[in-house]
Amino acid sequence: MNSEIRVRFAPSPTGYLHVGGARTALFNWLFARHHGGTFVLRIEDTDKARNTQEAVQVILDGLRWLGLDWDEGPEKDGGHGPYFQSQREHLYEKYFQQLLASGHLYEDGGAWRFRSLREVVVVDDIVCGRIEFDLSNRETHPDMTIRRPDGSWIFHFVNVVDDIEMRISHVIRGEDHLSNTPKHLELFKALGCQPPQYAHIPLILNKDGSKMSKRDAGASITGYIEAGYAPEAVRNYLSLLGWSPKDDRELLEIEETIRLFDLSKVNRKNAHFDLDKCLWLNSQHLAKTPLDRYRQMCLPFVQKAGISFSAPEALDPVLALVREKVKVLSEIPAWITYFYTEDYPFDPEAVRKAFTNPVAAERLALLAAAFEGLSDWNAINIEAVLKQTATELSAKPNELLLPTRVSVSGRASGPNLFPMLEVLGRERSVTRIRHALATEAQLNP
RNA sequence: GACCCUAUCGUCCAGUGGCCUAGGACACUCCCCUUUCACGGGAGUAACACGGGUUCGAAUCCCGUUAGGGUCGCCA
Repeated sequence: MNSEIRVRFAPSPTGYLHVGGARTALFNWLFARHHGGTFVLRIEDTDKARNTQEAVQVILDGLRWLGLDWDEGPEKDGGHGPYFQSQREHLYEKYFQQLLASGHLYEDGGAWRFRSLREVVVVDDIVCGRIEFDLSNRETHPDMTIRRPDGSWIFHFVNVVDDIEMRISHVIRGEDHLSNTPKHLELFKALGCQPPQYAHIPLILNKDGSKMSKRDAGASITGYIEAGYAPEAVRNYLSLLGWSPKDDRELLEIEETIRLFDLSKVNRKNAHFDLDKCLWLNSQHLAKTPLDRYRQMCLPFVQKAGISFSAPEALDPVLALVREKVKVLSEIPAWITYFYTEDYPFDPEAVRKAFTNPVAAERLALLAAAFEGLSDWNAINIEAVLKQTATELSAKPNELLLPTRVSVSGRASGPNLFPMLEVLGRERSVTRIRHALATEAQLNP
């Protein structure tokens, strides 16, 4: 479609991938995919002291998890590498010499400064429109430093050099860079290069409007991975912060978002982050996930909880039963543990509620006996037996349901009881009811 | 402090001069469905920051005020 469109995401490896950064990456990616362009990942690791291999890995992992694959970048050479600023020293030196030769630089205390052109610089931003910055006053706009006395480089300079060298056509970045843009434009001009088109997208703040920092809920992509969000849900939520398809649809598949995405539809207002809505989108996406993928996503959480199972596929009946309850996958172990151990915990409150009625235990014993005599153990028959037993005891089915549920699962809430008992099996169900009865006195003195 | 951006329900987004007694979604409340909890269905609470203009007519355009955010580093 348009091979000349090249965008980039240029994170600095700080040790975590911020949602704001992820959203910036997403918009770049969507723009590239929509236009058939190239999405470049560049690691801005000029601050050597702070950069570690792990810090880079967190970013790569986060982007991959979100499904934001890059066409060029670390581990994927595209002819414009290397993609780590720490390895591009020779390029910066070359451009530095060019600026030096053309008289744009001067030394100041060992550092090198760029002599501002002292002009009115116009930023024509795709999102923010035409903005004029008057740089003529050196008091308010001091000459920027581009190189430290130790020879290391400053962000503004290397950022511009890389965008030139990597043939970046559109710079899509957070609005926090809007006021830096005139400086970058000066550099492009001094270097005799055509600047890219800019699109500054609104920032993501906390729900109360404060700046999001690492520890805030939802700030780190790693947090979503660990909590068990579906990547498509997080991607969907992030895409809706500052952008919308302009109709009222919100639950979007990625193909649809790519098709609809357009920078001109990005608004200029900072978004306040709402984890509740992200959670809702997650349950919506999870509900649509085919069982085999659902199982794969659950597996890490099941394994981490130490639940033992024969084969992954063997989890399917239980997962199918329980998935309607699950909002984030990290909840999975709590919902399924009692299927995999006889040593499941009893919620004291649930026990108390279930056995408030003094005849509950007696009735439950009769129900266990009736279950034992049921040869064809399936949900429909189980329900029939329970209702028949209730009738014989002149009790309401409801009066048997909770004690049964609590006995076999230890909890007051869970999936539909009859399918749940079917999956559990007749022997285990009966045994558990009797076991609970035997210990009920201790459980509920 | 200077400069820049922004300003619609608590939150996210619609709305770009008349279709707006402002629409959708999350959250919240209530009702229905229901064996629990959810899901689902229905209903409800809730906003154009303020003040001036422009106009026959303004949430939409202009100015000011206020508020929030951002930048002004030898951080990125």
